[in-house]
Amino acid sequence: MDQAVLEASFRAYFLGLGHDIDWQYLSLSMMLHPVRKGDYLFHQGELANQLYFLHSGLVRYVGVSDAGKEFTQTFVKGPRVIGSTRAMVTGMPVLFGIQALSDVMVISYPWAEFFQQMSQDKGFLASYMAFLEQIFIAKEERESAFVKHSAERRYMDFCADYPELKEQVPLQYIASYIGITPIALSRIRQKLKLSNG
Amino acid sequence: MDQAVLEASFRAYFLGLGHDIDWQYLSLSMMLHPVRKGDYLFHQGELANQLYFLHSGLVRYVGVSDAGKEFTQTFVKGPRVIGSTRAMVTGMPVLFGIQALSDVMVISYPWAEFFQQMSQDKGFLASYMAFLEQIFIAKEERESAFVKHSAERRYMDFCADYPELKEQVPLQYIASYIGITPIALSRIRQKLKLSNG
DNA sequence: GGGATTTCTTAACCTAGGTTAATTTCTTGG
DNA sequence: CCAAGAAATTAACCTAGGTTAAGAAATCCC
Repeated sequence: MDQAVLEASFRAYFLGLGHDIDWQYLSLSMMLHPVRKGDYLFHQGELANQLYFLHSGLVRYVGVSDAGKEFTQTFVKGPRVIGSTRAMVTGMPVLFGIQALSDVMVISYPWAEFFQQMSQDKGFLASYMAFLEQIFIAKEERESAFVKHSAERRYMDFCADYPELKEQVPLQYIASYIGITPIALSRIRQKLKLSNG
Repeated sequence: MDQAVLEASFRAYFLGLGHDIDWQYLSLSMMLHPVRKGDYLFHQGELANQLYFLHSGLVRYVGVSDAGKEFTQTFVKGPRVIGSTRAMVTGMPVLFGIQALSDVMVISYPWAEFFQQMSQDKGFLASYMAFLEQIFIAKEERESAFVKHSAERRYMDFCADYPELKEQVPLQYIASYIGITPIALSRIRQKLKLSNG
């Protein structure tokens, strides 16, 4: 994939956040990271203080519990900025790894320098703010769903909200996203099948 | 409480987010909301597209499940901006209400106008961004804890992380914060008491 | 200070979802 | 196109935590 295409996609994504951005401040060159289906961009516990951009394709954020069980925090489709805000901002190791669910190409900038340069621009600040608002709101909604709804309801909501993912993504990942085991999801699906004739 | 004191506290809080702010753009006057211990600033499902500022005292964010069960999303001590980012930004009804755990005084500005005026200022944008980063990171850490640790471990972490709250806050709210019933929390406390002699 | 209310604990029982394990179906690389 | 691995289902059993209920302890307020 052509670097220029990725760069254009990156800029278009930021533009889509709603504010004009002046890229003249940016003097860094991007890094390219091809990631094969199933492989990880980085794992839980590693440092990842980069700004990553997923041009296209699908990834999931994965955490591993004390008991060694995998948990899918979220699915993300490109184009979007991915990575750990917490790790970028604090320099701490990431709480969740990122696994590619299709072959993808990711680009990165070192966050500290990137932000340092781009923070000259008000449009960039406003765009990054809009991004933070988006991801925060998504988390708030997810927390609310977890606390207020049963596993069965969360599965039905997932199917309604992400009909494409329902087809593309292995059931075990969907189960780990709604917070249950694949076995429990099978039981729920069986029950729903029966009650819908 | 004196309005001027609240206003000064509000500005000092923003300053604490790390950037100089020029308040000349702000022409709105604030509203005062006294809230008595136990009362709500607003309830789940209401509109709350205001920027609220808690000068001092303690509040909790409360959600109610489908089954009518209360759930504490977070505890917040003043001075801090409180309210729902989601409701401010989207104008949608809030997913969580805010209940005062002590008598408190809250001030507010209508978010849309406030933001419109203040977004002239780069220091304000950077400060608000820092705030969004903070609350997002807190959510990411909480999500990680929920998924990775047992209820017992979450209770021990709560005690270690918030020793003051442990004394001030009724156990039932702590239970609902770590995601279990007060009965289950009693069992855990009993077990810990025994195993520590 | 004392009755009323709320909070906390304990006990007995129940259930959603976890665990293990065996079977079937689907993918995929050669 | 087939063998081998991965994914999904089903069954039998188990357990953390929920539920109901009833006392004990703390708090509130008149």
